[in-house]
Amino acid sequence: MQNGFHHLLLIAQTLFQKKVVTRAGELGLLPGQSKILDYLDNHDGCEQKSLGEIFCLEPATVTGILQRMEQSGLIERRIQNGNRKSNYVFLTEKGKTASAAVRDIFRECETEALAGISEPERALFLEILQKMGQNLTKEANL
Amino acid sequence: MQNGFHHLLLIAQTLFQKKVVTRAGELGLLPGQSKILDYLDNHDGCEQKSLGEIFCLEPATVTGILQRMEQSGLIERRIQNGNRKSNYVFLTEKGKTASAAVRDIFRECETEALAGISEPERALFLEILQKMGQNLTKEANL
DNA sequence: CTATTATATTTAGCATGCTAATTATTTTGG
DNA sequence: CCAAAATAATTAGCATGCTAAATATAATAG
Repeated sequence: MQNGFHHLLLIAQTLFQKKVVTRAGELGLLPGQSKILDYLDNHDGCEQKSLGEIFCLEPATVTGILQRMEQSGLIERRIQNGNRKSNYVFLTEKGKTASAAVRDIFRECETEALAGISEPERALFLEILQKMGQNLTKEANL
Repeated sequence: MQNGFHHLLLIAQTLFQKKVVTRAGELGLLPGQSKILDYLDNHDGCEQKSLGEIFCLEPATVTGILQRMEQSGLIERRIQNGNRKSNYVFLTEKGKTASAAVRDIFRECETEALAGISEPERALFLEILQKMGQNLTKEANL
């Protein structure tokens, strides 16, 4: 059914992402870059590994996105404290500018997406999304 | 923020899809095939074009998914009423079997995802998802 | 201390998403 | 009817998701 849970969730997320990606694309950003820039805004210098955990992406996927971001001068990856196994990810000046622009894009798209939905409804909506995340993260057989 | 709207929406949808794709993969289905099979269960014989509209996918994307589904014998594409421009998509027997299995997978994953969420909360959640879809579909400048 | 195990990243290859350009067919206008 | 415009599908090429395998480093065990 088109009004079923999984389809509505898919479409809401798809349309939201398309809107963000389109606007970020006008600034020269690729589809995978917005969320990383948004996260780095508050977590500059984080481990590369943690990006995969935060966004539920495989390490290989993160590698690809970060390589293109490094190539276009949005980030730098460095080693720290003599730990040559881990990469740490830092925004460049260009990256900081892009990150601020992305923050605005997300804010505008959220405003648009949630128009006509009351504050208590939004709060419950967020709670349910969070609960869903927990439900789907639980180990299968415990 | 990790508790912000767009991140929670992304993660909920990502984890839900991963669960569905994993279980469908155990039946030999590729990631893009589950949702098509689910839809065809109620819309056997639909136009190829309509699949793109329903799932917010570009025609080129639909072509690729359907080609692989045809190749693995899940669907057939035929012409109807002398209209040689449009394709119509039909489940094969194998496709009908897979479609029934996919229906169970979606049902199980929804049960898991929504555990601990009351019926009125679920109803409001669906309403908000639907409203979001409408908000994000509206023309930009009217 | 050295060998094994664990951890972090990368590479290769594929499916799925996109855009742009192409092909084929249908519809519309003159 | 014929030319032009609209419509439907496909192809090519790329980004982003995956898995599996390879590489490199760090941590652990004997």
